[in-house]
Amino acid sequence: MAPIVSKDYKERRKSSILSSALECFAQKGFVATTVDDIGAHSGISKGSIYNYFESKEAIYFELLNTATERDKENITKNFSTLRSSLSKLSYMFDVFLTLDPFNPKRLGTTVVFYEFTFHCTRSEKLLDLVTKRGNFLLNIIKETLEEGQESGEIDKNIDVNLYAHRFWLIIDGVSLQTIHKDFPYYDVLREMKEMYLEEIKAK
Amino acid sequence: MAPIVSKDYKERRKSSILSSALECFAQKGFVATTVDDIGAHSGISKGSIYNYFESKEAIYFELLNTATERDKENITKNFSTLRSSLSKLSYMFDVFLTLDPFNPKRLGTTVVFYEFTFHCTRSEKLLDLVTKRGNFLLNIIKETLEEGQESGEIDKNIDVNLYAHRFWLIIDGVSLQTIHKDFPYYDVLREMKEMYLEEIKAK
Amino acid sequence: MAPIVSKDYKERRKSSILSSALECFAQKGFVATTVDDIGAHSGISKGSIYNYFESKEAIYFELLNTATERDKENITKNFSTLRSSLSKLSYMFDVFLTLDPFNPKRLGTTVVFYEFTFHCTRSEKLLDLVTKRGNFLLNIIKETLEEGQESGEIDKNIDVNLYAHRFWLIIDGVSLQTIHKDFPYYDVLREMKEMYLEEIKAK
Amino acid sequence: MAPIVSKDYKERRKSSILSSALECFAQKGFVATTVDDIGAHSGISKGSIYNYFESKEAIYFELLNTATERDKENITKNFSTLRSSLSKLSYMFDVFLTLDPFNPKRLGTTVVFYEFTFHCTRSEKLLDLVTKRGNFLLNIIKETLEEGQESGEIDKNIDVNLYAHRFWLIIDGVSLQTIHKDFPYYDVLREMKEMYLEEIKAK
DNA sequence: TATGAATGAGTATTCATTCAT
DNA sequence: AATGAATGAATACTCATTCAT
Repeated sequence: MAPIVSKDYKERRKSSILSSALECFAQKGFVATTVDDIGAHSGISKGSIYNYFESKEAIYFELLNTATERDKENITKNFSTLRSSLSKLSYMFDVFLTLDPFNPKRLGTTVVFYEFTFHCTRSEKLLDLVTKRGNFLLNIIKETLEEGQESGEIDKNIDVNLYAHRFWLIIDGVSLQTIHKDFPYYDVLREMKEMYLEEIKAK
Repeated sequence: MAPIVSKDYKERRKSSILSSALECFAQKGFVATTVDDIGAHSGISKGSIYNYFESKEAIYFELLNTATERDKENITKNFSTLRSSLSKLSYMFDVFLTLDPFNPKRLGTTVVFYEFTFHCTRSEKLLDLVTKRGNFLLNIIKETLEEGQESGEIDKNIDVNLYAHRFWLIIDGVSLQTIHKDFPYYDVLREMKEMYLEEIKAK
Repeated sequence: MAPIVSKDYKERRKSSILSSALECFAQKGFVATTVDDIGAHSGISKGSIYNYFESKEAIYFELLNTATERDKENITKNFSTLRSSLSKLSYMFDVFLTLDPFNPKRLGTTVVFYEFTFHCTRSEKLLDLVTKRGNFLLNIIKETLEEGQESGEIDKNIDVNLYAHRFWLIIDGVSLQTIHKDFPYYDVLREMKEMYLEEIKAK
Repeated sequence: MAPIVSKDYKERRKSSILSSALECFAQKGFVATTVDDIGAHSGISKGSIYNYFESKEAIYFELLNTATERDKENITKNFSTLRSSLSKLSYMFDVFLTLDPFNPKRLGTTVVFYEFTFHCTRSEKLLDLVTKRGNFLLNIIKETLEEGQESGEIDKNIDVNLYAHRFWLIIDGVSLQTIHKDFPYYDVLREMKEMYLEEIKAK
């Protein structure tokens, strides 16, 4: 039978729930957020929310998944316009240099994201999700570094794996510090970027 | 009325609750841990626990506070045996190079601490605790760097504040990555240490 | 406006809902069966079901009513081919001797019917339904016994009312026992039948 | 540690919950009864009820179990004072002849009992309970009949198993009929008793 | 002080029923 | 008439905290 509402309508409804949920989670945390909160925020009844998601956790799950997908697309799209490996890596730093990490909404999202990561740590099933995301992010850098080594842009002696990890360590490190009001985010990150790019450059 | 039980007895009881709580929190997370869990683990009755702590959150709170105090003491004690600024900073790195971050208990503790930090983010009162701890940790490095600059050990041109932040960024970064099973913790941290110390050294 | 679909179509649809409902109820019980279950089983949408029935309970209600009607018709039809009272009573026993009470579907149906009967016990309105059905069934036997007494087939001294009740007591009794896997249904019922018929026979 | 309340106190509390639950179940049925209902009826808070029982179903379960135990004890006690098999069987009938089956409370209990039996029909675990109870009741009659055959009181030709089933068939049959207001319970049961005892008597 | 029983507010989830398309 | 999305009342169960003993 033909669906009674358009696929588009359902998509919009679902993403409305997702964005409301994200905002609630960011404000109060996953546990403290009730399904009623999400309903009130999105103007969608509790019962309806359960038409779109199996459980509160499923919303959480999809939120992270969606974010991963979006990141993937964004990076792929932007990488395609960039030729050199160094410019790609530079772009990756810039992603984090061009957002406002102290904006309450952004900060909330960051916190939610880390909290969910920790939450996953305690569930076999969810751990997988986190691992996959982690590997995906790691590989982006790894592959870019390898490309650069092949093209001669990047020092052939560096340990690609180590440097990939180091990249995300920096990002996690600065992101985490944003919970402190007066953390000089941009200064620190900009310096770390320059140093990082300098080190890997072919001598 | 004279106290019926010795102060020492009470101290032991309290710290028994604390260590049990930490283990439970590490295993299941703060929210999922019930006061009964802590009771069962410590062998102390639920009612009794409330003689020592106002609330479950108070236990959490004291746990972080105690850890901060212990860190403070440890650092002070060890710093007193160290003369040069560089050796002090080296020691600070070594603190994290000599623990086993993948040990489940340790990993759990790490997660709990970050979780609590995030939790505090949402409460004016608790945020203060985190800020104080953050400042304390930051200042240790700052002061050491300043000492080094005065004594000529450390490059006078570096921005002390920036480098202090950078130190903790590194620590937070590597700690966070330990949730990934195959993160080359020691390799990465060792390299970061060498690089860090090299950079700040007076030229 | 002329009806868009034929009356026949609607009848078929309605009875499809009824038979699906019966099967669902038999399998999971009335409360545990959701309207969605009935929809899934019958291939008729939830919304449509409510075009045919006011409520889930109305389906239950009609199920019993329909069964009563069907029983009524069956008995009338079969009685019309039977001359003697004793053969009619014999036939009534045979109805229950020729079904397979341990067949899961049959057993489920039995349970559903008793459950609904009990359910009705608690509602003035529904109790009426049960009473009517009860009286109808009772009267069939009563009338047959009276006919037999008039015709001389059946002992004039027996209390017709008592023996009518006794008939249904036997049927309820053996039906109920079928929930026990190894109840010798046929043996017991056959013997009860013989004894019953022997007793009422005119001496 | 010594329990803080007496075992007796807890027993009384538990049985208070049980009897309240029975009354609520009898009045509204198992599903319609909320845990709050039981709480209100017993004056015990919902939370407390869960200190004594794992779930609403567990209360139901224990109710049936307790009834079985009580029956067992009663029968054993009374049988010990009776010498002949026939008097024992007579006593078994009298158990049901000396209660008031139309008393609302009693009727409610009967209905609850059958409802639960049906409910069990759909759960492997619970079916066991019902089977055990069924076998126990069956065996009482069987054993008594066998004793009687050995002592010469009871006809050696009767099929003990069949007659045991027939006993409970009668009891179930008359119990079920009590949902009809004008069922001549005593008359029917008394006659069935006499007939039953007459038939099995050694000729 | 220690205990653990009592409390009841708090919440995820289900599902009969309604209603817009 | 048919569909299935929307609704929200209803409810079992949990657990931090209190309190009588």
